[in-house]
Amino acid sequence: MPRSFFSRDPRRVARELVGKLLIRQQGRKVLAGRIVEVEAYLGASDPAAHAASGITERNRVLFGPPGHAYVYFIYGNHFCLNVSCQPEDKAGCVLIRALEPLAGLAEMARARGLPATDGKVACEKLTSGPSRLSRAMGVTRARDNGKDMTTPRSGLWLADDGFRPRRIGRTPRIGIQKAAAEKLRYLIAGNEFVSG
DNA sequence: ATATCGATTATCT
DNA sequence: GATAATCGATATG
Repeated sequence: MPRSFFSRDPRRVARELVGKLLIRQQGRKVLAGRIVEVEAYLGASDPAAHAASGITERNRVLFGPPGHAYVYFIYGNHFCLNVSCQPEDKAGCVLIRALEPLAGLAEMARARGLPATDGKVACEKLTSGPSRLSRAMGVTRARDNGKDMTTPRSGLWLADDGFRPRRIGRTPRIGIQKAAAEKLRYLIAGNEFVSG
């Protein structure tokens, strides 16, 4: 996806990111999944956003150019992956919450510590949830924070394979305290890999 | 099927 | 010193 795609209102980016691909490549190994659930965070004006209280060491990627990975650590265990969007001063982003795994399922299961059986693994548990998908894709803050997600050269990027979701649903965001009523969670309606 | 709870630590106040 | 954009385990109907 080109930089211009991310240089827009996070709500717009979020809605259009649903159905796109998240791809990780390291050496010969390729992991890929279709994005089936995201949330928009609106930046300085959004009380629920990490950018709300201004720039810090943790969130500084949000105040940089659009299309870059913002990875944060939470609850003592978990990493979550966002992509920065909008012009820098707005500091918006989109949280990637769930994938439909497409390539590298065995590798993902291994990364998740799930029984890497042949054929059908516990698929729905693999990449449904922001920390689960980060774990499955090997995303960490140390490795990936700040990466440019508009180019394969970063090894972690977003792509359009032409797929268009039949219907996109919208609900309130999950797990937040402030601005909890805003419907800023976007998902493929009826998709079995959506979390929650 | 839904509800509740503990884990565990970087980050911010 | 308190908190957190979660997960997995356990308990209960």
